[in-house]
Formats: sequence, C-alpha cells, structure tokens
Amino acid sequence: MSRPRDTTIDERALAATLELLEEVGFEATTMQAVSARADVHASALYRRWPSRVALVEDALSPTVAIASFEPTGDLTRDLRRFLRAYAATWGSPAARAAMPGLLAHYQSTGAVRSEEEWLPISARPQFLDILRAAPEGAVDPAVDPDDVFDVLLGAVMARSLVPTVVERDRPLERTLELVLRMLAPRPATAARTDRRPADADHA
Amino acid sequence: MSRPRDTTIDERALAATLELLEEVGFEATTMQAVSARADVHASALYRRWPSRVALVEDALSPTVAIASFEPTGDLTRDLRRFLRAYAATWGSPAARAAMPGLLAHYQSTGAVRSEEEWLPISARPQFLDILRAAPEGAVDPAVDPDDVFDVLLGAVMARSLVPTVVERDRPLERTLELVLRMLAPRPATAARTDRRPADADHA
Amino acid sequence: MSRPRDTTIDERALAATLELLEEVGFEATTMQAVSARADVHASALYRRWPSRVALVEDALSPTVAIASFEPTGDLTRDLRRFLRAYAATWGSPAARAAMPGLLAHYQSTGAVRSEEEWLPISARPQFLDILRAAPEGAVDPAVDPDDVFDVLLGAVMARSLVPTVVERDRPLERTLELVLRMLAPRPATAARTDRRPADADHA
Amino acid sequence: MSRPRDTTIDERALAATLELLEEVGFEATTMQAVSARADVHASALYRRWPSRVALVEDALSPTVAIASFEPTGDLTRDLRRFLRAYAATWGSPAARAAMPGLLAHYQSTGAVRSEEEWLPISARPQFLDILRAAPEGAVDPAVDPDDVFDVLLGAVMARSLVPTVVERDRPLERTLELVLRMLAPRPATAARTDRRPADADHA
DNA sequence: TGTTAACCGAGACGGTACGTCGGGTCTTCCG
DNA sequence: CGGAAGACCCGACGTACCGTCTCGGTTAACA
Repeated sequence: MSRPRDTTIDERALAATLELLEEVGFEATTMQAVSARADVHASALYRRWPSRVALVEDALSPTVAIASFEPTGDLTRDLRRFLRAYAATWGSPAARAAMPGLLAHYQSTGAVRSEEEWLPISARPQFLDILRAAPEGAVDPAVDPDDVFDVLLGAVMARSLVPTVVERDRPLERTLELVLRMLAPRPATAARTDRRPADADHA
Repeated sequence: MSRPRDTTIDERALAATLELLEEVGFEATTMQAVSARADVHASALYRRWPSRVALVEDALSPTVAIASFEPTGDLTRDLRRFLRAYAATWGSPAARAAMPGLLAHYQSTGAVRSEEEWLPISARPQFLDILRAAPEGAVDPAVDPDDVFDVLLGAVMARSLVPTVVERDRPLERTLELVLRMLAPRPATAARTDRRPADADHA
Repeated sequence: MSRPRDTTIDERALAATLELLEEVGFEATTMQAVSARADVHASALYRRWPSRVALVEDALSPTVAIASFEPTGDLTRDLRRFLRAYAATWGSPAARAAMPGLLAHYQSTGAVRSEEEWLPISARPQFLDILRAAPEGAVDPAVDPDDVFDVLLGAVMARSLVPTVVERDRPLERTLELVLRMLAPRPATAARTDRRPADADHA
Repeated sequence: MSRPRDTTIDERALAATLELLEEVGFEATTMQAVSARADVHASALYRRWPSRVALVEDALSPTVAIASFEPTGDLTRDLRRFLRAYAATWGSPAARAAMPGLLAHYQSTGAVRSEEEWLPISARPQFLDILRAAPEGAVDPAVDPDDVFDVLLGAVMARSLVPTVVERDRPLERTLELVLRMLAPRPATAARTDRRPADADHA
C-alpha cells in the first residue's frame, strides 16, 4: 500500500560503514561520513537505524556471526576450527575497530538489555557443543565449561584489542594449547596442596 | 621563577574525572563536565592535558598501577594475590567505564606509540616475577609465560568489560584455577599424540 | 524541497544585532550575545552568516541603504534632502557603532573585494544624478563631481565618527553651504595665478 | 635602590607594534603578537600600557603628530603643505591600519575622555593659524574655519580609510582646490537665491 | 484508475563538545 | 623594586556531530 524501501540503500550504507570502520576507526565513522561515502542521505540512515551505534552493530553482525558449527568429536581439531573461526570474527578489521567503541557505549548506557543483544555471545553454545561431543574423559568434569569459555573469550578479545598483545602476534596454536591444558583431566597425583581460603573472593 | 601552578586544580580535576567516569561513563565525561564539577576553568584543563583522552588516562593511571609486588615463592598464593590486585585495577568503576573508551580511541588513532604508554601492561613483569620465584617444577617449562599472561589479561578484561561475563560474576578463584592448570606440568603420559605440525595458523 | 527556514529567526537575529550595536557597541556585539538576545541558537546564526562581521553587515544594510532618490532640479533643495538622508544613514546609532568596526575589519582583511560590497557607496550615483539634474551653469564644469562626493562622504563620516566633530554638533546646513561652495562656478577673475604645475603630489 | 627599567623594551615594543599594524592590521596586532615580535614578555607590556589600545595609540602618536608649522602667509602654499603633512599622517600604513580600530574602540567605550586625547586634533590649531596668516580678503569671513576643518578632516580620513575612495587614489591637489573653493570669497553677484528653511536642521 | 501511505532527498532545527585564542590580572622568584 | 615567566579567570570563536523535524515530490500496492 505504500512505497517500498530502496534496499540498495541498506546495502550501500552497511558496506560504507564497514569500509569506514576499517579505514578511519569507530569514532570517525560518523553518520555524515557514512552518508557521504554511501551517497545516502542522512535522514535515510536515521529512518533505518535509530542511532549510529545501531548502524555499526548491524553492519558488523554478519562479520561477527559464527557459521553453523558441527563438532566432529575430535576435541583438538574441533577446538582448533572453532578458535580460528572465533578469532577471525574478532580479528576482522571492522570488528577490531568497532568492538571497543561498542563496549564503551554499552558501558555508558546501562549496557546490553538482553543476552541476545550481545552479539558475539552466540559462540558460547558452539563451544559447549564441542565439549559435549568430546569423548568421555577428554574433558575434566571438575572444570566448568562456561568458565573456560569466559577465559577463551577474553583471550581472543585481547588478541585483537590490546595493543601489546596485538603486537606480539602469537600463533593461535599457542592459545589452543592453553585451552586444552585448562580442559585436560589432571592426574590423581596432582594433589591440591593449596588450602583454599574462606573464599569470599569476589566481594 | 614564575607563578606556580595551583596544584589543587590538578587534584580537583582528576578527582572529578574519576567521579564522572563512574557516574556517567566515558562518553559523557567531557572536558566541560569535568570543568564544571571540579570548578576549574576549561582553559586550565587544556593547559595541563592536551585532550580529553589525556586527562582520562592521567586520572586513571594511579588506579591502574599495580603496587610493587614481592613474590613469596608460593605459586598459588602469589597468583591469587596478583590476580586480585590485577582484577581490582580493571574492576574499579572508573577503569571499567574508561577502558573500552580508551581502547576505542587507541584503535582510532594509530594509538599507543610505545610499549610504555600502554599503562596496564605494567602487570606483565610482576606476573613473570611470580613464575620465576616459583619452586622448580611448579611451572611447566614448555609453557611460554608471556602467552599465559596474555590469556590472563584477556580473562581479567572480559570479567570487567564483557556484559555477559560481568553478569555471570564468577568467583575469581575459578579463574585462578584455570591459570594454574595452564601452568601445571603435565604427566609424561599426557603427551599430545595428535599434535599437528606448527602450521601457519595465524595467516 | 526541504524544511523551510524559520524566517522569524532571521528577523530576530537582525533586530537583536541592531539593538546590541546601539547598546553595547560593535566589539561587544558578539555572536553569543546576539544568540542570547534573539533567543536563537548560535548554530542557526552560523548557518546563515559565516561570521560575526557578515551578520553585522547584513543587519546594517537596510539602515544604510538610501531609498530611491528623485532629483527635482533645484540643486540646493536636492542636495539638502540628499545630505540629510545620507547623514541619517551614517548617523543612526547602529551605523555609528558599527562603521568603524567594519572599516577596521576591512582594513585587516584585504577587505572589500568588489565595489559592490562596499555598501554605503550606493549614495554616489544619487549624488551624481543630482548634479546632472541641476540647471546649466549651476555646477562648475571644472569640478569633478566624484571628487566632491569623496569630500562630502568624508564630511558625513567625520560628523558621525570623529569624536571632536561629533561633539561640535554643527547644523548640517553648514556642510551644505560648503558643498555648494565647492560646486559653484567661479567668476573669471578668480583665476588662480599661483597655480603650481600638476606635480606628482600624491607620491 | 631598584632595578631601572630596560628602556629598549619600550622601543622594541613600539617598533613591533608599528610593524604589525602595517603587516597584519589592527585586529591581529594583539598583545601576544607584539610580545613575540619584540621579544618582550606580555606582562612587561601591561606594566607599561594599560591596554592594547593604549599601546597602539602610543606607537602611533609620533607618526600622527604634525611637526611645528609656520605659516608663510601664502594661503595656497601653506594649505598645500599642511594638507600634505596631514594626509601623510593619516596615510601612513600604520595609521591607516589603526585608525578605524581606534575609532571603533572609542565608539564602544564612551569615547574620548578629553579633547586632548583625540590625537589628530592637534592639526586644527595649525589650520586655523594658516587662515589667520592669510592676507585680508583671501578667506571669506562668512565661512567658519572650524567647519571647513571638519570637512577637510573627513576628506583626509576618507582618502585613507574608505575603500572606494582609497582606490580612486586622486591627487591631493584636487582636494586642495576644493578646500580653496570653500574658503574663497564669493562675488557679490553670487546672489543666494535659495531660501533657507526654518532651519531646525540637525534635529 | 485513482488513492494513499510510506518512501526519497534536502536541509533546517536545537543542542552540545571540541580545541584555540585573546584579554587583562596575579603571583612568584631572581637580580 | 623592576623584570621575566607563566599561571589564572573569562569568554568568544568557528567547526563538527548528534538525532529530530518538516518539507515537496515520487512510487508502488491496494481498492
């Protein structure tokens, strides 16, 4: 009953956004810059995305999504594939440029409303699937997979966001080894000699 | 030889900056907001710090610095202390608010010129000291301590920056355990038989 | 094809500018003062006028323009009317306040690009029209009307700008008489015998 | 008992002021610019002159002063000499640059406190002296010399300040002729046919 | 075959922060 | 006590973005 949207505008805007993120960074990826680069009027942008941040999120989401992931049961192999895919997601130039900006914005604004809005979270289920598919005994049942994922997430994030880590540019294989170490069952002889404290440790 | 600076201006400005970071976040911690809150003229701010970012960095640096750290030789204990101190610096409200903003800015601007300018990095030497002080055999010589620090840095960062991780709010002790697992020597039988070649895995 | 300008903004801004010129003078007629007085956002001012000077010129131009002027042929009468109109434009409080400021700015900035941009000059044609309409023999053909206008312009300017002249506050009629004297044909006997050669007198 | 003033500071400051007036104009002749050019600290400037305007006035005064002037009795000659001297003072690059700025400032600030502070006024007595020295009958007694001076002052001012007049760049001799015409006695036959109005002409 | 609602571009609007610059005052130490 | 240095407060400058809005004109889907 009404005029349909010109879908090429969406495409051009999203493409321009990604390009600008790579070339000039998050701060300089302004609505007017996108507007100029995509040759789309700013009002058309605001008609589609309520804010600059929403546009960036939208532009980023396909980059950041991890394609469907079918675990084979070979833990090392699966984790290697997973880690590569996940690191690729964070390591893409646009994501590198945008993530800290987005994190900053989430920090400033009461943050992510729902779990679903935190985009890269989508990788957590895949990781859990991999562990579940691993052969009996390959993963220490004493370890909480979610905790490991949190560490892994941080490791991948640091690899692409923290300057000193970025510069070291270590092979992903090193990270994989450390992840395997966290998951591996410990021999019975690895006695825990350390007395645990009363353990109100996150007060 | 000339009129001395009014040092209370520095103090008031830095204090106001920290307060604002906590209360309104990085983006809203503007020069004018600091100026108003600290009752300091904006020109006095620009006389001291060339930009908003410089002011925030300066305000943050004492919070973020890890005090001198003397390893005792008890690996678990030392790491627990270290982890708590390090998490505290990243977890302080001001740091949580500011870090992603700073990372975004570094990303946008070619960024950290020298290793020294990346402030939180100062924790790396302390971590290495701890490992060095640990008893023979407590740390697997096959593991690169720097790699472990990178992961640990990411884990701490994620704990304070990534919404989903922040919300899980797991005890720091869990992270400590995972760090210990990464460092622990592995029994001879645990040799990885599926070791792939040191392929070009970060192309 | 786009949102139309709110013309009341122009009106309010120009009115406020004139008021401020009268009340506080040129230097104190700042963009922010106009903005506050007219209740118009500064950005709306800059959208219309590229600078403070441009705004002042615009506010002044109607005041300074001499309405269409129809010579009657009676030289004295016409000149009296003209002189009054011209003196009125320079003598208006806003013009008095603004003119030296504008002149100073022109002086500082290479200034008036084209003849047309020098606004009060518009009176020159009217003056020449009056002389042309005067009866044969009323104006000495040996006198260059443009030269007389230059002197007249200076006289009017001095009357409104130069403190000592302003204070003397002489009737305009005195100036009129002097203008008539400059224009009047001289009797043949009044030939200047001491005429020096047309030497290079403006080196 | 105290350290004597460094008199070269005065000289350097005044010289720098004149240079800057010529080169960059009144607006850009700021205290800091003078300070930098003369290599004199700004506070030393404020110690000597209460304000920027005072410094400019001081720098200008020697340029603007008309040297002692001895009338010879030859009206045309004396006036020519006078006009040249007077035009030279207004026409000097520094004066041209500064005068409108000064006028603007006087306009903004309640103006010149006393007659003496209006510097170029000093030329009025010289002009009157010239007329007084002229032979009987050379100057029409019906003309008020002060009125003529006012017009002459304006003419000279316009020659150096008003862009359109500056550009015409007419020989000073033309102005001299017009001044002589204003002063010359009118033959008895030059009947004043124009009825004067009721003459409330400067209301 | 009209209607009509949503699109399109253009650009104005009120806000706010930015970083720079100038003015004129004040405070210190040094000679 | 003069002088150099440089702090201080104050406020204007002009630029840039933000996100909202109001236009006139266009265009498809529905009736």
